[in-house]
Amino acid sequence: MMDMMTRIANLTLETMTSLWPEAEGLPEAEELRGLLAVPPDPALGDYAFPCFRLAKVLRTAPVKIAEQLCAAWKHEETARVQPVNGYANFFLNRENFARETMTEILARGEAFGSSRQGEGKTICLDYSSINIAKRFHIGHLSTTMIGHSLRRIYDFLGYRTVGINHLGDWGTQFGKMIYAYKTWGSREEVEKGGVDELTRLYVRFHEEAEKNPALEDEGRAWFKRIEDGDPEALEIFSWFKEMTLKDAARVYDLLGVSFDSYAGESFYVDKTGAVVEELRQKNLLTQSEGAWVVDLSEDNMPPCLILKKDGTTIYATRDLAAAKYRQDTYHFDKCLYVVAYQQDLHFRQVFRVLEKMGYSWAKDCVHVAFGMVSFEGEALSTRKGNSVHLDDLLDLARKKALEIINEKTPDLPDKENVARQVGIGAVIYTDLSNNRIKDIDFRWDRALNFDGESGPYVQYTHARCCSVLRKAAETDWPEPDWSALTDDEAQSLLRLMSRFPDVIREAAEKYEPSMVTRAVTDIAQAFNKYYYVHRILDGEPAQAAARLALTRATATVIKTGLFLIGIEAPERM
RNA sequence: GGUUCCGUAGCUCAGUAGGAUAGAGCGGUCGCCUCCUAAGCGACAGGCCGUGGGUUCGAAUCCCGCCGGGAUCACCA
Repeated sequence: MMDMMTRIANLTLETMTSLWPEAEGLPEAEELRGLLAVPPDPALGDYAFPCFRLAKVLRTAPVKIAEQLCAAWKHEETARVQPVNGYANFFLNRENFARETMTEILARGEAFGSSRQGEGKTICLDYSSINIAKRFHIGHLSTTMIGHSLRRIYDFLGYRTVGINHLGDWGTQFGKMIYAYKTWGSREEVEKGGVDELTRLYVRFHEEAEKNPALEDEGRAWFKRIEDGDPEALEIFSWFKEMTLKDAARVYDLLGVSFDSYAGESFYVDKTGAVVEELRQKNLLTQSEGAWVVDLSEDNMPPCLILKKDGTTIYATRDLAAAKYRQDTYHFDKCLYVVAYQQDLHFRQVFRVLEKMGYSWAKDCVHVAFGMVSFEGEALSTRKGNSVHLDDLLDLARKKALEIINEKTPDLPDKENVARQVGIGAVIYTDLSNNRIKDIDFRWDRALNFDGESGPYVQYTHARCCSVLRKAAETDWPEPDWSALTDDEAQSLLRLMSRFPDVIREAAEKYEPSMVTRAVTDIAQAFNKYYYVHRILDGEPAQAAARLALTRATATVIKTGLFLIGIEAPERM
């Protein structure tokens, strides 16, 4: 189905060329499409063409041009056209529009909005990327959910996606952790306390190290033992790692998130040597203050550190190795790094170094940056304990949802499960409702908001649709009479749904799941207005069948939209 | 200081490949369930779109300056 904008643009072009065959410098079809606008008030029309642009070319006042254009307009596509203040306003044939949109949505069902644009292309997504020995907290939610949602969006558009959890499982901090464990911890306590106990030990280390700086060396020594493959060090380290992943798995399960690869930093340790050698051979390495760096002064950036002065690698080195590995292994068309904006410079440096190494795919590496999370107005700090564990948050959200269910729909079957869907939906929705670059100040009252623009609101609308559909299932319905969908409320709902595929495309292009969140909210809002004004199942059966079809289409689109942002859509709540 | 991102209603934000009277939600006040789910719908109140210039028939949107805020600037990741 050619979209309406393009169709109107083509018709406008036809009318223009027949009106002014001699004129030069008229806009071409594509430019014309860009000029088309949507009037601020639907009463003015469905689409509008501003004629100001033509004034110079035609040496005529815009108001006159609009009048002539409308007078010459004779296409069935639109019900009528009307010149207003230099705009040519088009009114669609509402019944046609309803029929076409509905036919399309119902025919494609849950595939409505999907496409094959990504066929044969691969996208790597680096997201979540948790650190070993740390609890999963609200600071990890954005990277996890943005990455997860983008993945679903790209899958929906036909791409092959590779989800990578680039674990933070390498570095001196693990030496410190082992030292702390050996000194103040015990196996029993760690078994019992889990990752929280590890965090406690880590905090203890830093407190003690402030009094006694020699501990830093002890930490480094233990890390050296990990690097050298010392059995005891490795055993403890992999135990910590296993424990962390088990802890995280609970949260991932609740969120419905999964990965294709857990290749983290440690995975690339033995692959950095080749990168360093390559940089040396390509004459990109220079020595500076005892360390080896790639100079980026001509790019107006600080140098990219490759080897520290003690000769060991650093995260940039490992990221270079990882990028190369991903290209060699997956042959990605794009590699997305869903990482907080604090690391913007780091990624700009790494991508630039890849470019200097001669890799044309460097331009396909994208840092999908997102804003910082604070907690009730204060910076997050694991050490100070100023944060919220994600499983605590999800638990609370679930409980609150259950309370509301017990109060409003006590007879609901499968309450626990619905409470889980709704509670977690609320948390995810909050995370994906704003542009990703915005900072988020986590507040309990907002995260657990179930009214207004919220996950539960959208889910509720879906459940409401399903409720009507259930009731309607008792009856046999005739062919829909689409003339029943020509009212304002139905039309604005249809308009929103007809744009849904474009929204998904644009969300993918801009790496912006919030666009889907917003679209699905707008659709829910439009449906609720419709629902309030119109009785769906009453009246003439063919007309009721049309309203019912609209309800079905709404449920389908909302379900798809919620799925794309990682939220489930219960049929009752 | 360099780089970079951001300033729109009391709060959280949409709207930015220029278009007509700048939109939601939360919070506030007031309405709407003998009827398909009131986790809903509606009404009212609330704005020199940070600021000053420029480009344009037209600027929240594009360009420049300034003010305010965040992030970042090598041996952590």
